[in-house]
Amino acid sequence: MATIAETKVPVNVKSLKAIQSEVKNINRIALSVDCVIFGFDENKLKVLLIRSDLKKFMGRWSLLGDLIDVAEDVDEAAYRILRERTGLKDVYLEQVHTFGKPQRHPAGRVVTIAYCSLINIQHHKLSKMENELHWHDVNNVKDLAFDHQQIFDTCYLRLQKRIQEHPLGFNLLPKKFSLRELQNLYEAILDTKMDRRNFRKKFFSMDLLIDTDEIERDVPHRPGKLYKFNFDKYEKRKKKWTGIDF
Amino acid sequence: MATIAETKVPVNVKSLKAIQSEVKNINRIALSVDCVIFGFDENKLKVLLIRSDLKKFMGRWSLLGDLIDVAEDVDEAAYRILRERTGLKDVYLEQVHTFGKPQRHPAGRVVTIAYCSLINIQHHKLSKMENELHWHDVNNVKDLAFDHQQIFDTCYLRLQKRIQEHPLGFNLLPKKFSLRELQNLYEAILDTKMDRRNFRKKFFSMDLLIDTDEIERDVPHRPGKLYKFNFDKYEKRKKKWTGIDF
DNA sequence: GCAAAAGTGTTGGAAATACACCCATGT
DNA sequence: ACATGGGTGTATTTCCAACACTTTTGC
Repeated sequence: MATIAETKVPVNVKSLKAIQSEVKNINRIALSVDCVIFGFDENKLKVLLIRSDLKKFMGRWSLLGDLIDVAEDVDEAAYRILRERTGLKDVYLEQVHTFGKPQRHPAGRVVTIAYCSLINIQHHKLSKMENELHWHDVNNVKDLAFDHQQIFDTCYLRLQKRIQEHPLGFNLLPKKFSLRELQNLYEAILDTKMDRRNFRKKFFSMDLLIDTDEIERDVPHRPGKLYKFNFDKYEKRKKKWTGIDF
Repeated sequence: MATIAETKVPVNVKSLKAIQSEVKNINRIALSVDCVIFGFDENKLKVLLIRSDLKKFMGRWSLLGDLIDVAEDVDEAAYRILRERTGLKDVYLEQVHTFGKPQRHPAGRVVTIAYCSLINIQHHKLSKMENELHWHDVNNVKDLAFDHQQIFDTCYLRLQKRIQEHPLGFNLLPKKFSLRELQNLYEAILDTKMDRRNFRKKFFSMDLLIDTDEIERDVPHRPGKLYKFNFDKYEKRKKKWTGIDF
């Protein structure tokens, strides 16, 4: 697989002063954060997009992002964007990937760090003023501005994988939810259908759902029980995973 | 989980000119790449480290890294470092995570993008001149310079996870290997013991190993058969994964 | 009473685990 | 001949997938 390169470039050791000089003056690049914010509404997985304000991308949608301040922690910058754009804090936020092609941004060299966020869409009722913001059905996201299509695709794939290994999905639901809602969520994210009985069996056997002794209201059929997810119990379990599966 | 922030900061739309100005003049940050380079030798998982040249970290070990040039693609910068430091090209390289705490580097604000690389250690015989470089046993890596301990830990955990889901391990072995070597590799990376018969059964049932009709040489016992991994066949399989497991 | 979804068990097959003996080679 | 690891098969268990009927509620 690996081959030996023709030339072995000699390594020159740099002094702190030289590095400081480079850090201060030479190799400085604009850094941004872009957030892929997922929500769940009407049994559809949604993503929050904003109309690009650049002429070049007129009318096209883009992710929510901003430049990182020189003194700002990278994770904190992502939280800031979420606060500014959605008014929410304490949300699920995970760094996914850094995109650094030289020509990816028309304003010059900008390297961007992509984050994936999951929010309860009920907590974010868009005001009518914010008509530049819109929740898009994920199956209908295409032709985004910049390289945001690639960023979105990467984050969506990551979400599909992570949700099968970790209990992230509850961040998209109300605190109390029915098993039907939970299954609808999984089916929407994974774009698949699951057997209802096996799905229930699976979750009950994990023993991580707390029965709230409440039931759904205002449904035109037999109401389902409402559950909470037992985050504490989950946190205390450390699973050592040693299968081989590819 | 999510709570509504007290203030909803209004969003000001920026013109391209304003963004260009910021990109050119204001929010520019030094960016670096750090590589966690794994090798496998004498049945131990190893990582390539270099003695830090900064007085502040005198005597401590650090990862191999360098600043990214203003016009340089980020992935390309990581490949460059590998070429410069190991003389190898066409190696396995995967971006893992970006670390961006404001005070992580003593020379000023430097955000670093961590990569994980797997190389065949046989292809990288260290010359005696390079006494600042050393292959460390992964179980013996501690007290690294900068925040490199955290970066190393993150990459090692990622490797442990990825190797169970994808056939990465072969990058650490010679093209032709015995099943014993393969099992030793998995046991070293996952820090576990496996049943030899079940391990073989597992790999044979995947039907991704090619019998080379060669056997080990110069071993003081019955020689084992040598196999190659069938990368082409693996690539053609797309596995849709829809379990729930946490 | 009817429509619509909630709730519930069993069975068969596949995969993972545990486990013990003979074989080929070098010394 | 013996020491060392290579090579193999079977029984058990666990997990997953498939599948149908009764119950509760709103209308």
